[in-house]
Amino acid sequence: MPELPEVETVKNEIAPHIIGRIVSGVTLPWAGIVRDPAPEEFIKRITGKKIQALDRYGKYLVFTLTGAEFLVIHLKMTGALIIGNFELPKHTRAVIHLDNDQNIYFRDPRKFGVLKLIKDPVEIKNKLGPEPLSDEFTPAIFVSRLKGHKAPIKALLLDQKFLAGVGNMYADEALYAARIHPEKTADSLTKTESKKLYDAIRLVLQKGLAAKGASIVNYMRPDGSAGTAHLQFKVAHALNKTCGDCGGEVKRIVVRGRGTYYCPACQKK
DNA sequence: CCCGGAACCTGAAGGC
DNA sequence: TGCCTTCAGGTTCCGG
Repeated sequence: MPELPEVETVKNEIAPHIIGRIVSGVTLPWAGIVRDPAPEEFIKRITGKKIQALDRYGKYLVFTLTGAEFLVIHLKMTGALIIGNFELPKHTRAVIHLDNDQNIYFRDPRKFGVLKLIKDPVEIKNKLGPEPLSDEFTPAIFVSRLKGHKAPIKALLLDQKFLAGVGNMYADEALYAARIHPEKTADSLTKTESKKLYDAIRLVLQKGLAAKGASIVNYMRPDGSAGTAHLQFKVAHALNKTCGDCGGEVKRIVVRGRGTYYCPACQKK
């Protein structure tokens, strides 16, 4: 599932192919992927526009187009962007054609993904907490933001308003690396635990990024290749595997409706 | 405000 | 082998 490292990889790897290009047209094999405005207007408003910049906010990609149009893409769970020129990949929901004979194919088997136009990136930024890899996100800020939250720490890590870009896989990995039980309430963490978690979050995201993302379900890089981050995962999706540190069994529980993998021996309540 | 649950989807996996 | 059911999960929305 695309989370910060996956979306950042997509951004980095499609940017060289698309920055400065002009959108020559749009094909919508499944128009439902366009949420706003209506598909015909969507196509009209981006065709002929130049792509000036590509940014990532949390798990959102935002394309800055001429004419003060901003194209937003969210891959949700099974979305992938492929760059190239070939027959429609299976489950292609949208194709953005460029003036250099390259196309951006938006594949998304489960149709959860989103394409939309907005007038100001603030609409996205306002929905999100700090970027975990930014300089502004300091240990002190993290510690202070944890205060007063009675929710399980796992749930808080998934809250995009609390922290942008962390999803189910990296939340489990960070909690394991910090040796914190996912059901501990956020405000019960000691300062030492909070600091450990802060370091763990940044570390697992950086490792994920270095490995070009985790290809567990449908994620792939824009050239169609797989990321390798999942090969380093210790607990995420590792049901019935053993913990590399204690040899115990990795367990799956449900925390606030989300499947959660952890090592009961290493992550005590 | 906080929380739980449903909805959106379909491929994969499990049960019988 | 194959049909049927269940599940996964990011985000939004609705209700308590």
